[in-house]
Amino acid sequence: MSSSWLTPPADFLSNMLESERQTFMSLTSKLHFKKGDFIFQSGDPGKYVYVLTQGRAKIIQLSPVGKEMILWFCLAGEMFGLADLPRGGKREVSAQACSEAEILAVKRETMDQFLMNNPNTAYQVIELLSYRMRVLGHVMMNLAADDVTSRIIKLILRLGASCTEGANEKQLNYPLTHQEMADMIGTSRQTVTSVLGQLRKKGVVSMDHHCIRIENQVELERLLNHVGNENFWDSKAH
Amino acid sequence: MSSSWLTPPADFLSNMLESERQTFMSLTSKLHFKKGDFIFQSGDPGKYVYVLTQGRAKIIQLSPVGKEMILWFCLAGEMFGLADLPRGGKREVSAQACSEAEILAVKRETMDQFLMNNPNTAYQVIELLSYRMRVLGHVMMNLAADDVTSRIIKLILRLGASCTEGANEKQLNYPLTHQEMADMIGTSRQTVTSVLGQLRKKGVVSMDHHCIRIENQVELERLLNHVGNENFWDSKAH
DNA sequence: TGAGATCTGTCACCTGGAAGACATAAACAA
DNA sequence: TTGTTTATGTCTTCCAGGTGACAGATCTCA
Repeated sequence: MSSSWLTPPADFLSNMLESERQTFMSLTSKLHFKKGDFIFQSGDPGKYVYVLTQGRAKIIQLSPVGKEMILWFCLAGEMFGLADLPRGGKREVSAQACSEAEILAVKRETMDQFLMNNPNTAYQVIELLSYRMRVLGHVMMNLAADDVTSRIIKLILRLGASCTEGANEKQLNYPLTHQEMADMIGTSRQTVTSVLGQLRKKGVVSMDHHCIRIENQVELERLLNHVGNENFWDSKAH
Repeated sequence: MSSSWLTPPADFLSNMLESERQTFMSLTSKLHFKKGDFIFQSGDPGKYVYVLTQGRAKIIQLSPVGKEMILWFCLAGEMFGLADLPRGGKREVSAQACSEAEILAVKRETMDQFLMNNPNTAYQVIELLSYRMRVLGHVMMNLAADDVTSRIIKLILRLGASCTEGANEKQLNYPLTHQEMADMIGTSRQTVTSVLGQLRKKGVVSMDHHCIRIENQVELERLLNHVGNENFWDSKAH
């Protein structure tokens, strides 16, 4: 599980050359959002591109029937709102603040212009999009081929990969509800509750005020290969 | 269903400026593949980026347990093999020729260099990746929220969108097996066979030597909203 | 400090569709 | 032509997990 595809590219802003960053910053205006606010919604004309400087946001794809799927979370430093915008079209997804958030906004045309003049940054954007594509590819595979237990375990491992604590024990520094997890892997809230309960019983994960804590990553990965075995859920860890 | 996200950006090569294209072509070498050949496979070091000039190829994500999911098909003119490559890592997906194919290959570093020097092309790459991301987003939503019948109908509409014939009747100009369709929407071959059978019975689609033909697009779209109704499958079209 | 509102935990019921099996039917090759 | 491979059509069996319902636990904010 030393999967390099899980590792996100470093911070968007800090990847810019110093000169570029200064120019870029001068093109942006700073916005503030409260928890739950939408930064943009599906159907909006989408005139801006954003960079999250403080807080956390989620990018949501919603189906015609109203069900929503969380495509990914944006953490501080990430750019978003560029790819979900077909040339001249409307937003395909929504972005919602998960906490107080501070966000830089740039006009789409300004951004395009900037990218044309700053190939280094354009290249960073390509890397970022590439990363997200890889993740989506895996999540899709996941969705199509794995049972719910595997999906949840993989989700936890995936989320854990972007936090840098100990290799065998780590805690996500942001809260997630069962509903949100369900929306990330296409299952129901109840099923998440129950599977998480079992993982907790096995002692591989725990929850601390809605923050997932991986107690034993090695064991968690090992479990992945044994889902579906006879009496899988009966045995304690080890 | 006049969805702009379905419309792929035009051909990669022809989107380049004339001068860029000449330079680009001089950096490539031409390769040939037979039907079924792998252009690259998951795990390869991935030293090249490719542009398909003739034929058709599929990009496949495979799961640890061997199940495969088709992420998308590449048609003539498309670039591929850039995003699936984490910096310094190995390929995450595989690419397989669906027919005789003629392909241009460029060394990854050469490509990176080229993009740095040709921001216009870099921008085209961003647009292409953006487009693919949007499609993946929809497919994921699809996968997570819709039943198999809806998934199949949407798949057919999606594929139909990139062919330019009449609005209400059109035929894909490449063959697809039921297995391939199943692999695109995460279902089983048998289910595809049966649903397609029913759609045919309703007269909205037909198959001509493995090529899907949409007989009545309007009705097909209308069906989408009625899947799951009482006696859905009993009634004839209209 | 108490009344919503929002989460979590559990259960029982029911169904979509995966999986296996097998009988054609095309496509291909020699 | 005939054997071989690859795709389609159909049926039956079975269970993972969606859904609804409800009881407690937490949170939040007047």
